[in-house]
Amino acid sequence: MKRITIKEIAQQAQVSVGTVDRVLHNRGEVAAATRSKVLEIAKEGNYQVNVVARNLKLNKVYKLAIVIPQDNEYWKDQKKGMEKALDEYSSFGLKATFYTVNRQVHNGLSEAVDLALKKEPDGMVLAPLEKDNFGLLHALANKVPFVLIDASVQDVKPLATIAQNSFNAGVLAAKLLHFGWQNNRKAIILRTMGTDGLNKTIDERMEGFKSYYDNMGWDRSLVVEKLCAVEQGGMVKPCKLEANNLYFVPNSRANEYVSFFSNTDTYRMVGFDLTNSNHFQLKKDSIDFIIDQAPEEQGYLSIQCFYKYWISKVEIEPIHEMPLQIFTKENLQG
Amino acid sequence: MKRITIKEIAQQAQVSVGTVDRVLHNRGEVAAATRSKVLEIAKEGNYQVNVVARNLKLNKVYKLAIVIPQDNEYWKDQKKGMEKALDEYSSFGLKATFYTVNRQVHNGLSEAVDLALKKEPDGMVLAPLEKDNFGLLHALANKVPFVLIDASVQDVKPLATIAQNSFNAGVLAAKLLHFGWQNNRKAIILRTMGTDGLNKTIDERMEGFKSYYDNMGWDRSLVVEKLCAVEQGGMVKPCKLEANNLYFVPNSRANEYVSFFSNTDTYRMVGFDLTNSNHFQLKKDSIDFIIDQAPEEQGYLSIQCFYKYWISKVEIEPIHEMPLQIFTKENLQG
DNA sequence: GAATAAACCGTGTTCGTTAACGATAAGTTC
DNA sequence: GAACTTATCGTTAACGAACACGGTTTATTC
Repeated sequence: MKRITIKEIAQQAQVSVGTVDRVLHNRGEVAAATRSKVLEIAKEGNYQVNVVARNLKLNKVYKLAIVIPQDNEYWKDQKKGMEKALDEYSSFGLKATFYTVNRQVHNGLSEAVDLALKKEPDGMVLAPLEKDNFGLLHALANKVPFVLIDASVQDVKPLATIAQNSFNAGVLAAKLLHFGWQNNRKAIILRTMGTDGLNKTIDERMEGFKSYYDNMGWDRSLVVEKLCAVEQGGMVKPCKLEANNLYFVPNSRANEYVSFFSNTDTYRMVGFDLTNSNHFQLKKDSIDFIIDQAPEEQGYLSIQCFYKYWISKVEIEPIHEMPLQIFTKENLQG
Repeated sequence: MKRITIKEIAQQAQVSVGTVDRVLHNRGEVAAATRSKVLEIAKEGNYQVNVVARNLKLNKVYKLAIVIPQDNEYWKDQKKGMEKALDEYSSFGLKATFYTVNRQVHNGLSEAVDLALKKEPDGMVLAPLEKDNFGLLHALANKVPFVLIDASVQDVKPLATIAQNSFNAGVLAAKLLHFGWQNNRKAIILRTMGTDGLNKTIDERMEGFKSYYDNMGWDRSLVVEKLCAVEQGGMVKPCKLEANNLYFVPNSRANEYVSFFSNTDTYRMVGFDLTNSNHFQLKKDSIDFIIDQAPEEQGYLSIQCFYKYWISKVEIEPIHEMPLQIFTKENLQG
């Protein structure tokens, strides 16, 4: 359908574009009769703002602050998606600055946010990885519009939340781990010492995992948690893993545990995040399933939110639940 | 990084914007010295065209012809994604007309394409569902840029192809069907009489499925094809299905077969496309896995291709292989 | 040396929208 | 009736890029 312009509206209504603009933007100072006449013609002619013209005129620069952890592979992919979007939208004046969160300290996120706020950004993208971020985010809400990625926070109203449902992810992991096998098999959750403890996503996945047993009427004592140490190099310290069992790795390190088995061992393992290492082990069939969070897409979407909010002024889905993407040897790409 | 404008380039180079424009667009008529000076400053200042300004000036209308089958659920979702994109890009002058392919006749696609071409579109999106479309598409290539969705065609160079690898999808189906069970179980491919025969995607899925047996060193005779009739209403005609077997439904009708089992039967079933009916049966655990093609996203991406091609003039990935998305009871949304 | 061609470059307009700035007329106050 | 206020509306200059058009040099030809 053809779209009318304000110039055409002005002609038809016998007024100037200035008046049409005042009507369309409720800037007041317009006689009721004129107003309704303009609105009538606008509706008749299917008027929609020309996003291109508006943004050329406004020619604004929107400063975005992006607050994410230091680069592991997952966050590199997130960043990659963001940069792709930023590049695509660069003509619209979207500019971003990245701020790094130190995950080793308790208030790492808070510190990074404070630093970012000093530059007075127009918007913020951040990942609420730690627990108890309600206060921080509640305070933030009055200062700047923000988008949450990777995890959600209760009772906070961001522009949008882009994340997976970690609880459901845990449930899914349990299903995949047990699928087709007898039910009374022992399942072992492999946790990693250190940052895992601060990360609520891991907790939620484990809760979901265990809830599967409740729903199936199985005994929760079938599930055992094993906490593994980390060596100097950052890799998991070798330990003994029993064959014929089910292994659930609620973080992205499934690939590190694979080498602790001998070649003849049979086991089943489900992990998270399609990192290169996990990809490699999946391809070798050493990991059975990986549940991926599509980090690159998350990153892209987070920036797109602000494009929609500032530029195209389209409605934003407040909660974008990322699908629980299942990968196995046969549906890897590349 | 800040971006310089042609006006600023003109100032710095002591020439007019007209000259700068001639240099940047290789429109000739510029002295070599001036030319290199302008290019120097442009590079220095990180010049990139302002997409917004360019398209406002050009103010073109791009006519897109979209040629897809009549609305079943899968194509409705494709269309939904397209319309979302068309809406988003409407300010940039993207307009589309939909043309319906009659799948009942052999040259349905060709007829629809001819009809579409009469309106002299600037681009085309089409789904090469039938076999042997090489001639049609080869001829089309000289007339108008086009994007293929849902399936690919060998030796044809579209702007982009957006589709799943159906062969791999079949392989994945076989894996999921056998996962965790003993290997010597009989597998039954449930085919539907009628349109399936014309659809190459179905064939490719079946080939992939069978190739899994070869790769595993299993006997192909474990796989049996069963061709099922369709009733007046369009639903599959009830037939007897054996319990304790594996069922592969290479089209989207898995849900229709479910009712042919009794409540006490155990079986495993893998099908395609997360339609409402399949969603329902997955939720009831009557289907084990559905491999989805993300039709809405495919539709969205097909339109986005032309936005990239005409408007933002960004490079286009010539082959966009849609991920093989696995759905099971536990990762359904909504 | 005058005419003509060729090479080179600036000007002006356009796209649709925004919003500051005036302009006008009618009404109000002393 | 002079001085203001208020309500209402028009005018205009951007924003950055594209390109037609015309203008000004320089080179070439007879």
